[in-house]
Amino acid sequence: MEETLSMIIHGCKLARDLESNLANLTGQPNVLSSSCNDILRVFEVSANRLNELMMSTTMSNSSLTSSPLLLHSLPPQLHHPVFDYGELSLLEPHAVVAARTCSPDNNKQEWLRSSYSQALEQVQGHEDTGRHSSVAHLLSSNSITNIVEDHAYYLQQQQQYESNVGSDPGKGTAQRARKRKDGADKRAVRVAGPIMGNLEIPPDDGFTWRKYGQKEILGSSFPRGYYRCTHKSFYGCEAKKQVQRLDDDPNTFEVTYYGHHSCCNSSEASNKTIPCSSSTAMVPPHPYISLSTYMQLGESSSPDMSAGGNLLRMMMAMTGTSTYTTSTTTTITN
DNA sequence: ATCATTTGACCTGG
DNA sequence: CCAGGTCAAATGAT
Repeated sequence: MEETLSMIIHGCKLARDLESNLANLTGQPNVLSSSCNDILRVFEVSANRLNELMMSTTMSNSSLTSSPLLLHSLPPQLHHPVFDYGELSLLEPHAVVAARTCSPDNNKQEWLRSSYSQALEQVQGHEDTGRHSSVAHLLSSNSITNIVEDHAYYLQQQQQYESNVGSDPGKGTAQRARKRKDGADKRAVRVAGPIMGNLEIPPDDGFTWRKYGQKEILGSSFPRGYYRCTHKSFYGCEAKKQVQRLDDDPNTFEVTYYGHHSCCNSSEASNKTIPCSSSTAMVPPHPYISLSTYMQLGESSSPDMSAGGNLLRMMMAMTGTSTYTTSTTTTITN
């Protein structure tokens, strides 16, 4: 196990090295391709070892197998909006602007067709940054289609939610221990936990959170974690979330979000240098996780092995080597 | 030194 | 009064 963990850490390091050299590797697809393959190989070997380990561990069978079964039984429109579509941020601004201005009445397929071609054009045409050109080599047209399609669905859901709830996040939050009287401005999401690594850590959702409390909850065998946005002090962002493992399925987390992230869309935020979900200024602030965010998870929000797990999933999703893109689910339960 | 997490105490709505 | 939400000092990690 130790050796496998070292291997994953090594993979993360390779990925970070690649990211830091992306600007220098613009126009060298062969080098980029080779680097990506190296990284993939490291994670593939790690994944194989972990799979063997899981096979030989009887006690972990139930929790580890429940996730894929659960996920494959769900319709595609319930897939998680964050894990799988983060690379859309790399298609900014074209695809996202198109998605944001997409009227709910528009024909979805028609929109997808135009967004897809626009996205492809953008990815292939942007050779001015290493980031875009590397993505062009990594992403297949199918994965772009999935990204755009599911992201559009998620945006529609969000739009619907915001029109139902109104746009006054964080209003009326009192000073201390003031419980919310109703379910306003509250979204509950069920998310499958990591399939490897530290299973107790909920999947990263693209934002950076700071844990400020944990509480044993009556009738639940798992404690509830309380998180607020890391940028609360910097941007005054009032977004919070509570994370609760389910009793009947410990591999699934119920994440309840309160408030909205002002750190990502406020004019104040845009004038500062630290974007919410991306640690570089190359990608516009965007609430969906970016390649660089994944690359840097190991040294920021997830100091444990979940960083390697997330990176592995992204790599596999991007290269079509896994069906994990369908294995994280969302249920919007307003 | 700085920042994140842990955890017991404190506070409040029901 | 109690369960749940938050605070803040202590502790740990980098």
